[in-house]
Amino acid sequence: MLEKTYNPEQIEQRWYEASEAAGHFACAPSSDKKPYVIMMPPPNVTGSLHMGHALTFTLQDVLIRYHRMQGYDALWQPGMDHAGIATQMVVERQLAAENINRRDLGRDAFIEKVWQWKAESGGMIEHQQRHLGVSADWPRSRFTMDEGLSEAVRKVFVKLHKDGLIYRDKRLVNWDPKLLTAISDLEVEQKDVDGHMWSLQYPVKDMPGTFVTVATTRPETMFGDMAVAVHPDDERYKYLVGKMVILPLVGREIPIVADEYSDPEKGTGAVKITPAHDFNDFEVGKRHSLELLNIFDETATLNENVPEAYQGLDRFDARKKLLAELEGMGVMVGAEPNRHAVPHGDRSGVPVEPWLMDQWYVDAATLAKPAIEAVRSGKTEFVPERWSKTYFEWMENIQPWCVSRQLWWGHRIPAWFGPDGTAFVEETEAEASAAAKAHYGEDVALFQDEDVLDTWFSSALWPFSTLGWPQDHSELERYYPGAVLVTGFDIIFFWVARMMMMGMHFMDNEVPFKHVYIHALVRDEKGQKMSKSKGNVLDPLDLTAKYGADALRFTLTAMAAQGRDLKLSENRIESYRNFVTKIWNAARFLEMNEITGTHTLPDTIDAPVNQWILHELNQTNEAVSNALSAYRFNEAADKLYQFIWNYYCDWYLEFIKPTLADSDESRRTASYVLQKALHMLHPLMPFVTEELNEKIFNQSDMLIAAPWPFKDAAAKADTNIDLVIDIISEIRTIRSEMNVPLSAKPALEIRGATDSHQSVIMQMEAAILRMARVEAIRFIDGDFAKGTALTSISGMDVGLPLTGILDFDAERTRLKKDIANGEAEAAKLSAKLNNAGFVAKAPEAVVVENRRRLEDEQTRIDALKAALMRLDG
RNA sequence: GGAGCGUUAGCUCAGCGGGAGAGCACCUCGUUGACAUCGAGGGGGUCACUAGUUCGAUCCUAGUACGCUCCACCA
Repeated sequence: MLEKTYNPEQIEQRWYEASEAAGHFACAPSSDKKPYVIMMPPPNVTGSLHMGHALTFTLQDVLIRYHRMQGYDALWQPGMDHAGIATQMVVERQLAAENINRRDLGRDAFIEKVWQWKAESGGMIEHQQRHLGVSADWPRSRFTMDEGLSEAVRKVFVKLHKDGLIYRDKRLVNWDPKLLTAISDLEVEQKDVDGHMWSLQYPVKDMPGTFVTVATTRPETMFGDMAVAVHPDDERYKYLVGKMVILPLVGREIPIVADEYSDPEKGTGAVKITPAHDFNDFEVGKRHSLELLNIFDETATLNENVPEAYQGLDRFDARKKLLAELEGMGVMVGAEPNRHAVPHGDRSGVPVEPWLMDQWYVDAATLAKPAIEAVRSGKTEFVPERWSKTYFEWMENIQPWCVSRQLWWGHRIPAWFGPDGTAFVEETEAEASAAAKAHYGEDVALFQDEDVLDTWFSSALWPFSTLGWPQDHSELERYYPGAVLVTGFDIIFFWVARMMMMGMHFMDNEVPFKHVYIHALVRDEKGQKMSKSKGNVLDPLDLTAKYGADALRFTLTAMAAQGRDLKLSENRIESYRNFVTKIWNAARFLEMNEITGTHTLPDTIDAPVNQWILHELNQTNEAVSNALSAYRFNEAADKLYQFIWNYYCDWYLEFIKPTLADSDESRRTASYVLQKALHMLHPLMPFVTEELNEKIFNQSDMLIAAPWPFKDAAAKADTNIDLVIDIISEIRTIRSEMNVPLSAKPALEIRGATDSHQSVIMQMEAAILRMARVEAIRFIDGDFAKGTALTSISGMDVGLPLTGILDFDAERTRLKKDIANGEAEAAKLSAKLNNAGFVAKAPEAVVVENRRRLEDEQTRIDALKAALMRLDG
């Protein structure tokens, strides 16, 4: 016997282990099935499962399980990302607790520590994914720092370098003075901060009493000023162009230059130019051949290029000191409070400094071209489609991708420098040495580039590096490209775009995936993005412990409507937990009636009620399949919910209860339908479905491997069961509104039933008696007795004789309300039908449908009016 | 500054050219063996506003208001 309520805990674990042990998560490369591939976005090795993960993995698991059942060779490729900065920070923090600095440790020893950490506590997330039911092919799991994947990284880097698509360049980078590394544009986050706009007055040389006033939010960069720019057309300054100003405190003479970068509308129209510390100024500097004066060291502390009193000061301390001094000198002539955006490192949270350095760059603009074309031509489609626009906008304006990072944890850049700084980019040191020998004509000592690659560089190769490239191409042939990439929009630039670029370039112009399904972000109940720093993170594992993994999965699926972020509410999870309980109890019902074991349908189905539920089953099957094929997850969930709760439990099981003991057909149909419902439910709720499939239906074959679609059953569309539902509902309403006590069991009188109506009513007699709580059904010709509550259903007059019970006033009110509703509806319909344009131009079917509705409505109104008159007469 | 999204029942959200929906909450009734994590019934919405297209608009177009997001940037 099943327990009274479903208890997920042990059951989930048991089924997860059983399905994995049976090999159902594994792909089948040698089968003749069609492959269906999803590349799992590899979570950070430092990561733990958050709600966004729970959503994305649930949706992917639904797709994988669904396609597996559809007979595909499903490959869900799992793995983990080495997450350069994040992981290095974790390990550094641990070392800091022991008062160890990574520099004291040395590079090799530090990396050793990281690997150690990874072995011990990395990858907790896989453990958590399993709790959620993730059915990935775990033995295939890859780590982006694995030897095979590292080889792919080296190969790609070298090849791109040879193609001229990776190059070394000296330009301004976003420097993170806390993490001490360059970061890419994407890792920079603009944050509004309250600051000031300070105005500084620079004296013009040889023109006593003449000043140029510039405005800045960063006065300390003054030390690096190399010019003042004014607009060439700005009449106010024309006479000053070519003159020099004297930089206060420093004494350096810098030119006033004419440059269109200067906006006459802004501030005073004169702008200070700090070429070494501002991206715009850098460009101005290039145009005017200005020198670049770097005033910071790597920690954004002022260096020897500033007056001695400021050397060694942190940038913010320097600002304070400088402002005081400038104010005293009368140089600072204005200070307006000003809220403005300041670029911050997304990991470190500190303002980044534009800093001039040598770094490695990927020529993203060139790689982007085929990647753009692939989406434009539809080889890869975004779902929802509008995200392709986001993709295009970014790709068409893409900047060189700075891929070198001054970190230790990551793929070391395969570049070796000779004594004169010449770079030799090769996959191995031996090859580099050989190239160097050819270059210099003799053996020379080389030293390898100290830097590592941006984490996303290896992630970009994920769709083919995990399939054996570059060593082995056999899996690539079978499993590349993937069917769909499932991810959030926040990762389109970081990852999707780069996989597209690398995939197109290295896989013979073949896209890495056919579809990109962009799901919503999970937000907290206030609609805020969940993040550790905000402390509003909900732990999915707490929720699975509380409500069960099936309930959480179903909730996320049901909430995953396209195009809108989802605010997770525990209420909703609770209601879907109740749904699990409902399914459980439906199964218990079968069990109590000894309808267990395997059941096939009889060859012919005679009872309308069985034909009806089979028809609804088919409709649901079709709707769910269509919904999942179109990534309309919420629709699939809704249809299943509705079918099982409203159709199967609320109506069907109640219908068959009275005759169940005697009807083999109903017993077999009830069993068959629930079993098939479990099939359809399985991708969303893998655990409770397996449990019931085994316990109730004695199936030794697991649902995870069961075929779907199943054979079309003996369904029938026009069973008139809807009529029976209407009768029962109407009678229930009357009873409720008339306060008919439960103990009262009047007869049910029906006038004007057609033969086919009469037939289905008689076949459903036992159910109607029970569900409407009536003692008999009588088909009559004459008048209803006085004191009969009346209604009209599908052209029949349906009466409930309530002599002695009926409250005439209440009945009058009820009828009047019903008539009023009917008349309002009829008025709308006739207005529509009296509109010549409607009749002429609307589709025939719509016109016919409206006519039919009007007729029905009028029949009903007439019947109700007659009932009202009889009441008064 | 550029782009996008949202505004539907008290709350959270589906739907989206032809009869306004769900879950939760609310009101009434109910414990006859699947289920009170439940059953039956009910109340509740000029689908933000304004114009347009259309025979017909919650749905399409344009604009307005409010809210939000992303990108770029304000010396």
